[in-house]
Amino acid sequence: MENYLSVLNPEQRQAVLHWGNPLLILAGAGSGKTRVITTKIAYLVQERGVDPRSILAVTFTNKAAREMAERAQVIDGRAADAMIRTFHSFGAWFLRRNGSLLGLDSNFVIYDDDDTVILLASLMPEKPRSEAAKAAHLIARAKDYFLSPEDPELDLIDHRPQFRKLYSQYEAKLRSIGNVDFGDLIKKPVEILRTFPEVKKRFQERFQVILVDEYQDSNVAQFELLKELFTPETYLCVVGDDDQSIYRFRGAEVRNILEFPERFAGTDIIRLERNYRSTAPILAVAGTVVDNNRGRLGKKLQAERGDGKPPTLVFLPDQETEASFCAELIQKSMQKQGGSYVDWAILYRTNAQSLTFETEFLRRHIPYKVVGSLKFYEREEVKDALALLSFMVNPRDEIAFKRVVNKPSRGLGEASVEKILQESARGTALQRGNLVAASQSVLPELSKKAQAGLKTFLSLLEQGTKLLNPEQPRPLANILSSNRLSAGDGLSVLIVYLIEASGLAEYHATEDEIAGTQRLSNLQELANAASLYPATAEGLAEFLEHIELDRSMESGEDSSDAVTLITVHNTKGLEFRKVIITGLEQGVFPRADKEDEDLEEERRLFYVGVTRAMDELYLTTCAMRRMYGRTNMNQPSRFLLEVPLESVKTLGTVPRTFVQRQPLGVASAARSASIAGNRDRVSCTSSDGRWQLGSALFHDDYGYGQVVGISEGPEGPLIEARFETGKQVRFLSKYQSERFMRIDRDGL
DNA sequence: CCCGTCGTTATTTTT
DNA sequence: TAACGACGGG
Repeated sequence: MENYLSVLNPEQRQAVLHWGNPLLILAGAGSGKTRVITTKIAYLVQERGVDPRSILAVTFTNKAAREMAERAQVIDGRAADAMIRTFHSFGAWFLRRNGSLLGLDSNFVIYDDDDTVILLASLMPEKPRSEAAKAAHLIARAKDYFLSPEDPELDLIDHRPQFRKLYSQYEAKLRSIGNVDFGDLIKKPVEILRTFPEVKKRFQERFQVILVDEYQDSNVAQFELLKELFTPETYLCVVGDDDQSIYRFRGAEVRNILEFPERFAGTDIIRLERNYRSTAPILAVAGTVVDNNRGRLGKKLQAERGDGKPPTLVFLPDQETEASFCAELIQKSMQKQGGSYVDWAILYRTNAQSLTFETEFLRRHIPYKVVGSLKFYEREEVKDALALLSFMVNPRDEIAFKRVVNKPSRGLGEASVEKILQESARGTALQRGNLVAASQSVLPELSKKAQAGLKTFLSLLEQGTKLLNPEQPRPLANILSSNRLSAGDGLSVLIVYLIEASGLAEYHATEDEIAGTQRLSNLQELANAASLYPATAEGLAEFLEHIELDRSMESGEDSSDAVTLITVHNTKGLEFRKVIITGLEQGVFPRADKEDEDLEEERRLFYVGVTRAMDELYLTTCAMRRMYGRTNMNQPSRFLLEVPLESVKTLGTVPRTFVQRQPLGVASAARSASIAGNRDRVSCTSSDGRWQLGSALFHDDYGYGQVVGISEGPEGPLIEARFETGKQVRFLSKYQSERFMRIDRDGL
């Protein structure tokens, strides 16, 4: 025991050893949070004699869940029996066992956001699809907030009565199909726990210990779930960082963590404030900026690594220059100091911003990888294959049926499909909703062409089902050995069979000469992923659930040396030696129209970005940016105004407005006051009032330039100026009128 | 049923 | 700007 506890610092150890009252661990970025939580699990099992089966640890990402399970098991193998899952995977597990109490079949398929939109679109056929997408978003939010169609508070999501009605219709439709959406995976378990006290008791007794990771990202429904599982005897421990709450737009409720102590009486709070990742000046930037948020529990990160290279603030004219600046910075740094491309990450607020960097990096042959834009499971061909599989699991799945029944074209028009749907709604109670049964009974009424097509489709499914039965010999070996795709073990046989026999392989291969290859390889990849599952009905259901709940698609840890291009959101939990946060402009980051709570969230996002950096941090801002085909002149991000200038270096042309606006914020006002009596430090205005950072000047030999640094020396203010020629000089302020002429020209 | 053209519309996205 | 969906002609 000593050995694994001895690697912890005092606060970490305190957090691990804590027992009894509810515990809130405020874990700052890079403070060893995962180590604490995994050690705690192992400690509970090993030292407190807690039965691992009575431990429930929930996370938000599968990656985090996997990591937690692995690391806890390394310390104590018995941790393997603890239930370590994502919130949603826990909900799915719960619903498969108890969903029947709400009339839910245990073979439900989980609809993703896309399916949800399609379903809603079918409920509002006269409205454009964008309307359905909006409604889907609102319904998802409603579920995040644990609101049902009849809840009065639903008005807070959308007050229009037609929304309430639509939500209600949507729920009815989902129920009749027998599937659930993501929100249901949390909301329905809560409903079951509330309605059935004996079930609640069972689960309360089972889970003596509940741990929650990234608690700042939890939503109201998840909080309700915790409340239902919690009893005064439960040991509840949540870990999170209120400053890193960045998913409000998805229903995450910061108040869950801010108000945790009030919600759970007697809560103890432990702060992990020692940061092992970043140097002091980087943390100074992060801390000073996030300090401008009002709603926070307060935390001060301590840099265990000590001092380091000051972060650099870079003012650039436009996004192309921004891209080439980044490229050059990386290339020069590697020439000078070595290192590799993987040390570098370029962060931006929106995915669209990656394009300029990609173009520039391609041109210069700088290897890069774009994180998060691929979306494997949203590809058309992948969704098609999954629809076939889903329909086999749940023949009531109307969305899946409509997607593939006539794809590729089998001569089944809209009218024929509509007939089948009508019939399924009518059918006998036993068969109601079953589209296979409805298809069979409607078959004689269809046109010759439609009949033939439908028969083909039905026999495809029938053959597929045979493949799931181990008793049956594997049919149609000829199709499996076709040359396009290759079947491996287990379930991949079924997938390859379905894709080939349905004609989808051919369809996607020939759809587009160039894209066809890619599409086929995506389908192959899907099949490969399935080879780990047995070719049985259970294996199929398991595979589908796994895919719905874990879309990360860890494609073999790209080991190639490349710069990472990534949105700030996607960097959470990651770290890089050198980070460039780009596009720091008003209207871009923070995005326009953000105020109050939304602005605070953008600031937290900035905080997350900054705290990813271990050694070097660069913040770039452009005076001009093309967006949506428009060229905009932007002001530097207000977050840059909040950056402590004394701990950063400045490059490029500082816009006058930037300097003038500097003292506006409360925090920065306090800062300049503290700087005033402090010699040898960079400040915004020289003590004689002659120069400001960004002031324009002219010199007979050097031409036009700008003040980039001001310091106070024994002979008065010392001014540092940079000229258009690239020349940088220092001079004493008292020489102003002689050779360095102050001129009235905008810094741009 | 396929293809071209026009008009619309743009965050962030663990599950 | 660019990408995608809707629509209409061949």
